[in-house]
Amino acid sequence: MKDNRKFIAEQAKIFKALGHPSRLLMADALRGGERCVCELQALVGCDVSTVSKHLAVLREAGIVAADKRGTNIYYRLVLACLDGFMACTGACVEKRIFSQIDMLK
Amino acid sequence: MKDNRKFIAEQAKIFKALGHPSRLLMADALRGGERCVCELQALVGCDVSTVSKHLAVLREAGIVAADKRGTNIYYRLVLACLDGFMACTGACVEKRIFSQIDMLK
DNA sequence: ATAGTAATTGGCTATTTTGCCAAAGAAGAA
DNA sequence: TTCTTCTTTGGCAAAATAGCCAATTACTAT
Repeated sequence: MKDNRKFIAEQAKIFKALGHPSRLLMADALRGGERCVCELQALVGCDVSTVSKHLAVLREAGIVAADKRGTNIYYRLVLACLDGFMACTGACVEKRIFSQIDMLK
Repeated sequence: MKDNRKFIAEQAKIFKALGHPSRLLMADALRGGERCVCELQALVGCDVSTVSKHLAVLREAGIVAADKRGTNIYYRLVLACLDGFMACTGACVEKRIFSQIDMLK
């Protein structure tokens, strides 16, 4: 691969999709198993249409996938490495909080 | 931790910072060692002021850190797990490309 | 068929982000 | 000092994003 710009731009789309509180909250929730849109809406607490659009962003980034069953649509996590992502960013955020506390001393 | 919304919102900021082609390109380049702003500008190819603002975003997210040495400012990677991130998203993008090729058959 | 529930889409405004130019800081060289 | 180089900041216009309501689609049940 002579120039990886295009490839990196594709990877950036995945991070961008995760880079919104509501979307990350939903993706994180799906680590615990599939959820219907109504459950995810209850979780994030904004309009269903907004939730639906956020889910479309996650879907288009390949982070989640949808299954229609009965009258509901169930979303499930596809991005297997989200566990690792959350562990890392979680550790980073904790580290930052501790260093902020140290700065007060 | 009763409610992890705030915590997840902090994690989302890290992903958001990585969610731009130029910023991810620069962060990825820093995996190979520190670079001055001028080198990063040559890499992304847009105005220095734009590069500087992107670097500020990465800094504020705790992804990179800056060292002034002589007349230059050198940026280095702080987010240790970026290697893992890039490996995962890279695999995802490749997988998607292959499945798109399969769909043409 | 009609009504009801679940989810998506269209359309709109408010907000945020992006990227350029011009100007300002900071630091070394002449 | 003054000049030059490297970097950041301010300010602006264009583009993208977020979130709401209303309308639509899709499916179930009566």
